[in-house]
Amino acid sequence: MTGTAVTLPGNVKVTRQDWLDAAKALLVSDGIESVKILTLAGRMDVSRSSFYWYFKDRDELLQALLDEWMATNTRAIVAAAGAGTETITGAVCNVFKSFIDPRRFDVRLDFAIRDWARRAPEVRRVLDASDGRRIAALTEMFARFGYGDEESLIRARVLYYMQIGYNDADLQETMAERARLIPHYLVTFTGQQGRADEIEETRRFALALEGET
Amino acid sequence: MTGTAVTLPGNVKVTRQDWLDAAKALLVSDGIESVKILTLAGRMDVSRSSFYWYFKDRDELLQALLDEWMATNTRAIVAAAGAGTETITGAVCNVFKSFIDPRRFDVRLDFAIRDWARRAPEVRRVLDASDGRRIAALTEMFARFGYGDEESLIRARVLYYMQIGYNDADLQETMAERARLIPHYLVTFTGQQGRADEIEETRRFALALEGET
DNA sequence: AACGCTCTGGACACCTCTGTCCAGTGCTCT
DNA sequence: AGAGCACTGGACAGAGGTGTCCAGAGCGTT
Repeated sequence: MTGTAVTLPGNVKVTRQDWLDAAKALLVSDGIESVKILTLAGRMDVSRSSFYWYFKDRDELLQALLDEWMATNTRAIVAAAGAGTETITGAVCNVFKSFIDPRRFDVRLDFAIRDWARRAPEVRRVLDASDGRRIAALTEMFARFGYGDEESLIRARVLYYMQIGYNDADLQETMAERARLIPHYLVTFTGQQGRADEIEETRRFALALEGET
Repeated sequence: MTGTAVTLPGNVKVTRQDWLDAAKALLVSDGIESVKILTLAGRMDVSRSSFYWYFKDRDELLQALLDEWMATNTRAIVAAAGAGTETITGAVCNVFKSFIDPRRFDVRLDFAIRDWARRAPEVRRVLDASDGRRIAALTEMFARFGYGDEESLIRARVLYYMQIGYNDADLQETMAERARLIPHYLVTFTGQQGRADEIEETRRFALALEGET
């Protein structure tokens, strides 16, 4: 897929990173239980036993996958929640934007990890920690705009868990439809009307994204 | 587990329903991919091949499981959304109560089905239909209290998907904690303060439930 | 040009799960 | 008492996955 094949020294056909990339792709598209050494080897047209040169066993591969996710997953959303804005609705718009922007946040990977966590307690622990950091950032965001501590927590939860439930449901909504509904979401999440300029800016952002995909 | 063993005619050790019950228990606790004929047979202390007397193959068992769920899953929530109340906050309280009451709604089963749907397109279709009916009932609930069509839809989604995301996160909150936060949830979901009597009644209901478990 | 190092492929052993075949068991009914 | 029915257990075949062993294949170095 990437330019690995160009020229590798000696007899080498794939690198450790190639195994990781292929595993990640498979995790995202088919779930953790489909990440099989046999399948990966087949996709890369390499013998299965080559895998064991780079990894002790399947578990080591999965652990590496999890490590990679941990290093990058929470940044975007915490950054968005912390970004300075004039209004709470503008702040929620920022969070929304970070959720739909694939360059900043890989929803599908995040989702695949969430799925994996359901079956693997150690993954569950890592995910819970990430969720905690995200919810904390969102709670702090609401608090910054004058919501009480408890109300901030609840609004953070509603905002965040609703996003997860929405992804889980996998509605086949167009971006245009989603963008059109922004004002209603803002009212529900914050209890306030969004400013026209914020809404319009967010709408444009969403529609521009769709063009690229 | 149940009283099956009492006395069955002839050589019979288990019934078709026993297989189904055991399968359901395993589905709920360990996920669909753990529903293995081998495991079920082991648990019931019966030979594996006996299974094939009652079912053509594993798929038939899973289909039966899905049918059972379909027949009962959506009733409680649609009923709660449709129940007559004086206020929208009271209506949301009803929905909340139906969500936490295991006698009316089996969250864990619902969740297991949702999990299963991620890997099985035909299950996905069934689930989508159920979700659609539930969201429609909730949308209608908000509309009944004067919310606009689009706002009703969004509030229904936020209420429903937040619930799913919340379950997914599997916070280890006590019922007391959940009950304490009810007023904040009501404000966020409806934009209105809940009435003291509604809140108190719901709180009592929640705490009583915990006692039974 | 020969050696060594890194990496690969193929064979092998083993495990888990599915589904089939068939002989056999023990009530029930006549 | 004997036959029939409803159900069960054990043996077998086979698919698909994991991990190990080891004989190589080719560059890079000397």
